This record gives sequence, C-alpha cells and structure tokens, in this order.
Amino acid sequence: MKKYWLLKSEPDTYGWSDLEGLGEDHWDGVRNYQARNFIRDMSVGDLGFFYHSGKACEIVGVIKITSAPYQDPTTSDGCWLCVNVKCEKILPKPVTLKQIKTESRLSNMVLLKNSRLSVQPVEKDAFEYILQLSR
DNA sequence: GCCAACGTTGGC
DNA sequence: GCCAACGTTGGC
Repeated sequence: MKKYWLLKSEPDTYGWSDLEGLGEDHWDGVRNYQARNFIRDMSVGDLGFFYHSGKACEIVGVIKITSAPYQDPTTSDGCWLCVNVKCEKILPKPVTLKQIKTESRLSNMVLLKNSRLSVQPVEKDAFEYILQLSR
C-alpha cells in the first residue's frame, strides 16, 4: 500500500528548486534514528511533501520516492539510510505551517507534535486534505 | 537572536 | 540505568 511522508529541509541549504534542478537526487544526511526508521519503511511510488523549514515554514510541493532505501553514501557508518526522490508537482499555493495549525483536521499531524523530526509519516486523509488546501 | 523541545553523551 | 550537561533544530 502506498504511504505518505513529509520531508523537511532548510531551503537555504537544500530547497525545492535544488531538487527540481537535479531532476532526481538522494535524500541523504539523516542522522536521527526515528527518521531513519521511517526511511526504512519507504517504498518506490510513495509520495511525500517537501517542507521548507526556517524562514518560510511551508509545504511547497509533492515528491515521489523513486528507490528502495539504501545505505547513505555520505557516511561510512552502515546504520544510516537514504532513498532517491524526485519532484512530482509543485503546489499551486504553498500550505503554511500557520495554516496547518488552524485546521482542526490536521491537529494530530506529527509536524505539530514533533516539529524537530525531519522525516515523518503523514496520514492519507491529511495528505489529501493538504492537497485540497493548496489549490 | 531567543528559547523550547528533543537527542546524545558521559559520569556516576 | 539514571540524569545532568551540552548541542542542535526550528518556530517565533
């Protein structure tokens, strides 16, 4: 079954346009066990939101998981994983954190409960609802 | 720039 | 195995 995710990045370091320019890239550098465990659960074809943290604080687009999880090439430590991703579609209107906070249907999102987790699951209903909000 | 929340490290 | 100290992340 297809799963849904949210991946966070600081746009000054690595933003939507960086991934768009590359076409496809690996989502590397995750050094948190909880986040790593979510990466381990990813499958080809899963979808995820690309979230810009820091200045903007908003979901800017949808990305697609294009590989199974494999060892993160940016470290020799075998316990870290990454997956390949590519841009699926940019949101017509970004959905801001502020907006998410006002939606009672989204109040149980991990984004609100654990704002520091950089890779997190999103429920199907929440995913689809956010897509509606972005129109 | 500040601070809260969270994770990690290391002494005991 | 507990907990204090420290570092990092991210919203404000």
